Amino acid sequence: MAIADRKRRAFEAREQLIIAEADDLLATNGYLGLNLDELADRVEYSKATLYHHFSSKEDVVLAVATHHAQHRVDYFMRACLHDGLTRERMLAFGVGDRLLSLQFPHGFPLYQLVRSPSIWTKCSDPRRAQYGKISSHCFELGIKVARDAADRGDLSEWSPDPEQIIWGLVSLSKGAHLLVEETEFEEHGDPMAHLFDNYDRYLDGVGWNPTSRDFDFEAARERVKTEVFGPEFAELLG
Amino acid sequence: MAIADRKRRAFEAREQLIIAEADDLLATNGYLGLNLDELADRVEYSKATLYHHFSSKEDVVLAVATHHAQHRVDYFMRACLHDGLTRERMLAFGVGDRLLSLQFPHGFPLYQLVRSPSIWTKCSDPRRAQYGKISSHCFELGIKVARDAADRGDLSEWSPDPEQIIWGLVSLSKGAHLLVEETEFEEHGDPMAHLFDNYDRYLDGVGWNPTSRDFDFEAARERVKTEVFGPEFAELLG
DNA sequence: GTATTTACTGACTCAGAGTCAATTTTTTAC
DNA sequence: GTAAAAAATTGACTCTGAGTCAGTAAATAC
Repeated sequence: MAIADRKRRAFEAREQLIIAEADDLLATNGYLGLNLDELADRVEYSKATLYHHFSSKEDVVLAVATHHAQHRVDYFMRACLHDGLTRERMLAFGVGDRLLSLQFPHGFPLYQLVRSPSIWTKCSDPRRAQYGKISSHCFELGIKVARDAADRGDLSEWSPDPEQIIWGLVSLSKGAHLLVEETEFEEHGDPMAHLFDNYDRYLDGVGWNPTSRDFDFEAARERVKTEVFGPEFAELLG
Repeated sequence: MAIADRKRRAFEAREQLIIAEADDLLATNGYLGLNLDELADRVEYSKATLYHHFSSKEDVVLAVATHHAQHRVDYFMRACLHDGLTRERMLAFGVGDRLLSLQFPHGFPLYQLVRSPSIWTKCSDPRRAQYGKISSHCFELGIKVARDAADRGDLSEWSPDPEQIIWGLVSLSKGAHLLVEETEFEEHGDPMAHLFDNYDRYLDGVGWNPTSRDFDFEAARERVKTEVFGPEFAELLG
């Protein structure tokens, strides 16, 4: 029915509005600074109306995190299409991840936050399921590239499973993003600065050919920046 | 003065009691389930008294996290003394880390929790400084082993800095501990199960000799379990 | 135009962190 | 030993902000 449809669209639009405002509040004031009375004021609806969309404050935060995670899926899908060796395609994931952290620096703390039990347990089931699905999707896109490498013979006979390789890469990324927050390590340099090199080393270690000593992955990354994420990097640096 | 000294000791003892009870509450009910009225009841002091020890609820949580982190320093110091190749010594850190996560499973979520801005910003400066110092200490113990490897010629001429190597290992650990919480990945196996292998692969990749294909690090880990963490593993396995 | 359903909200409750003036206990002074 | 002073402790309070709900307004159906 057309009327119900129009209503659904309006409802959906309002939800996006709420998410956008919440994102803004989270970016400027952090989780602590997110206050549902203020959010209600901003979107010009009552707080009770917010509760028609979200089951709790935490549910709002998860919705914002989900919104960011959708960008990630987009970037990783584009990385998957990158034309080149399987290792170059895998490396495009790393560039996409880094790009996200530059474009939306407050997004990463959110991923970590929503997974903490204090937040996660207060979110609605549908939203948790949706977030889980998006996370899995990202993961599976990575697996796909690793499997492709196995099929093409780019992996060695002593290489681990595709799954394990992706666990390793994801861990390196998550770990680095956690560590940049820990300010007392600043004197030891920037973990982010070494992240790309650590990806390379790890992939050398798992026997994904060619290795970083046979191939210029730094140049490959520059190619990804223009060929896969051209507009985004142009805007970022422009 | 003796009286002041006795008082200080009593104060310190009560603080430890509060931390122990808070740890227990956190282990059973999580951060959300930690309620200062209940905690005050448990330790048989008023809530106002708790505020003579801690600046906020978050400060209590940080104190508990610090308590756990002290175990970590102890374990890593013992790992440092392990008699063997530098890579075996480094690997002992990984075994210690794993042991901690088995003995105190709720400790790891705490490390992550206290670093989130929502918690961190509400903690007292002295406790933040203390926690930072302990974290740095752990980090530096790792660096020491990596430097030792460099001095002994166990690293290759193309190996990265000791700092970068430790960033990588810490990231792999932190990442794996984060990922086990993300239940939707269960079908892809247990990231913890691959953690040791990922350490090995990464260290192969950075050129730390001998590599896992020239040396049986699985056996080396068994040796660490008895020689470095004998009592703890004996108790753990019953 | 009226009845009915749906959408929205103002004014509330409630939990729990954090505070403080008053009280009790301990120490010091004589 | 006793009284004054200092330190430690707490019961009862405030205050914030998440979450609720009964009542009102708007949209739709007839």
